[in-house]
Amino acid sequence: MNMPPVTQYTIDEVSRDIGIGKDTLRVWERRYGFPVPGRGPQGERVYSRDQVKRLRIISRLLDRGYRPGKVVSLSDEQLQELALQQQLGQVNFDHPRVGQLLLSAQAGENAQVEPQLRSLYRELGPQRFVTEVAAPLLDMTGRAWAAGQLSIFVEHLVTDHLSRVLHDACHQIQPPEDGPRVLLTTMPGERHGMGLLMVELMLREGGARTVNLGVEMPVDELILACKSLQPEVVALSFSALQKRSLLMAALREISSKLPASVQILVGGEGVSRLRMLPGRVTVVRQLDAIAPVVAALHDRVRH
Amino acid sequence: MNMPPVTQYTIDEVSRDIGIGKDTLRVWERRYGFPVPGRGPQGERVYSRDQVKRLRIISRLLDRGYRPGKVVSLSDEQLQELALQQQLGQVNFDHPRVGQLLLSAQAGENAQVEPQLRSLYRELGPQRFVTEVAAPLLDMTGRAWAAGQLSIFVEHLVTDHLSRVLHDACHQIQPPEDGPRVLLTTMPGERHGMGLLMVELMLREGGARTVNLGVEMPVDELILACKSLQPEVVALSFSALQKRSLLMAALREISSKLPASVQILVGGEGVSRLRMLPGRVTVVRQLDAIAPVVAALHDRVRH
DNA sequence: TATACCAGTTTGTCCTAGACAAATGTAATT
DNA sequence: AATTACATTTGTCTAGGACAAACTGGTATA
Repeated sequence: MNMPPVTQYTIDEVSRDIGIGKDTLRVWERRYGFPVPGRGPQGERVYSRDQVKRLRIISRLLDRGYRPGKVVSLSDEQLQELALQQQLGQVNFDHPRVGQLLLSAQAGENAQVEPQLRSLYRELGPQRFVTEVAAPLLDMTGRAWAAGQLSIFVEHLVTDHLSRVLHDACHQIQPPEDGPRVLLTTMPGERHGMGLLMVELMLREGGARTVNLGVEMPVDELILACKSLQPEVVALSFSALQKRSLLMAALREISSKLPASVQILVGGEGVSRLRMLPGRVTVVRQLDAIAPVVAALHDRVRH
Repeated sequence: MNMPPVTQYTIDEVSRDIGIGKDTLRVWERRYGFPVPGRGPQGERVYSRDQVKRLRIISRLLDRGYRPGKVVSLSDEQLQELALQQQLGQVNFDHPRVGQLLLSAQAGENAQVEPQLRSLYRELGPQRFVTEVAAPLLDMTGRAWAAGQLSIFVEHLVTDHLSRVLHDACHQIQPPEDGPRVLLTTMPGERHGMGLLMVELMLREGGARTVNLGVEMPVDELILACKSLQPEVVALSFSALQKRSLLMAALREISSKLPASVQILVGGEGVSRLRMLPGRVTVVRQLDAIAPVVAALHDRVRH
């Protein structure tokens, strides 16, 4: 018979891979009739490869603003069509060479990617590199992956190359002794650190002395870090999938525990619709909106 | 009364912060009588700051090999005593300058760390840098953190600096055209990528053409990556806390799906006690055991 | 001395089905 | 066009039971 090993997934694996809670998977099954997994010998859910694929598509559609009730119970054809629609809106090559880059990464020409990125950086400088190359590249990578056009490993590779180039670029800029000190990090649960790197680069170029603490810093530890490093600003990045209430709670907690002199900067896709924030929280909705903020900081420190 | 804001935590926050599953927290409460949280208006568990602190201590002790039944229900005093014991055994500075490094990171002299690392690298070369600086530094950082002597943010910073230095070092080595191709990655759930970097550096020095896919690569994607990049070797890293059964299952699956010509290399603390592996899986228990493996590879490719 | 095997215990994760608040959508009103 | 009020959707929590995998410790074998 030579059965191909029908690879199967436990609820835990699916939940981690797709980024949807176990409870949510179970309640979708109850409510929308998908995904209904097979069962193992002790009654545990056993998901098929196809179900996982479908879940991945759904997850991306949710990121795009669709609601579970509308998409989870769709037929395969309807879902495909939706996914295709998303694909179409995506052939938007802000910078022609960014598209090229992605294509060559996809073709397995891995060694080409990083040199190309570096040459783009030299050509455009920090500001334009971030807004015209790094951000669109990330965006395109995400979309292409969601549409199933890109394998995960290519996404990993591209992300990795990009983060390395950004890292290096940051380090080549020597901020002035009197620049404002900025701490960068994300809250627990937010594992995307690329936004931080892009922001860090722009801040450095603006003369800030940045310290990137990496992702998922517990609030208490952030407070400790502030005590130790005495920054003028703390910058936080939130991606789209953060819950607003948790976000607000975290911001309030931080705000209440940080010395009053420390300003808080929040950015990322997750903050686009925030209102009613504590006074010293500044929201940065667009990457290029950082420049004026940095300038203001600089002034404030000088005087 | 000027109440200090009695910060309280939901089960979700606690679970993420400490890294213990929600189900586990609930079952500990049932079995060991700790942590018994307060309840919110709808009966949800509400954990106090002290409980979270205690959980953090417990979590460290578990990492050290203690079992929940022994430590979760201890009295505060007994727990403190245990924690103290752990602290004492740990002042073990393998390389004098490594200890120095950690101390200066702790003192907030963040800017010093990376230059020092780079100078150590220049002095020692790849092999010795990895075994005498990188590995001990990581180990010490982990221990110091477990003992509560090091804030998380310092650990993040040190890790970040180290990974950057390793990254750069890798990239400065140009492997020969005929070197064996090696793919490096970890399985889903394994988020520690530092081991990969150390291995990558040593492999590069040994003349291998490495491609680091980063962490948490689903098995299917690894197969795809192999089809696309055609490596002679796939190297996987496992840290201590991986479940053995999952590990074996993953290895078997990979082994069954990869072309027979591809060799599999596994390493990391998680593999120390493995036996009964598929034939082409080679276990590397020590970092310095890689060199001979690389040499063998090289020969194999040449002939 | 080391290793293999066996029974007993510990431990993490999964199960079901119900509940409810926060988020979102829709309609009516200013 | 912006508020307000009401209805629906949606994620996460709860309870206690169940069970396999992992570990412990003892015994027998190479």
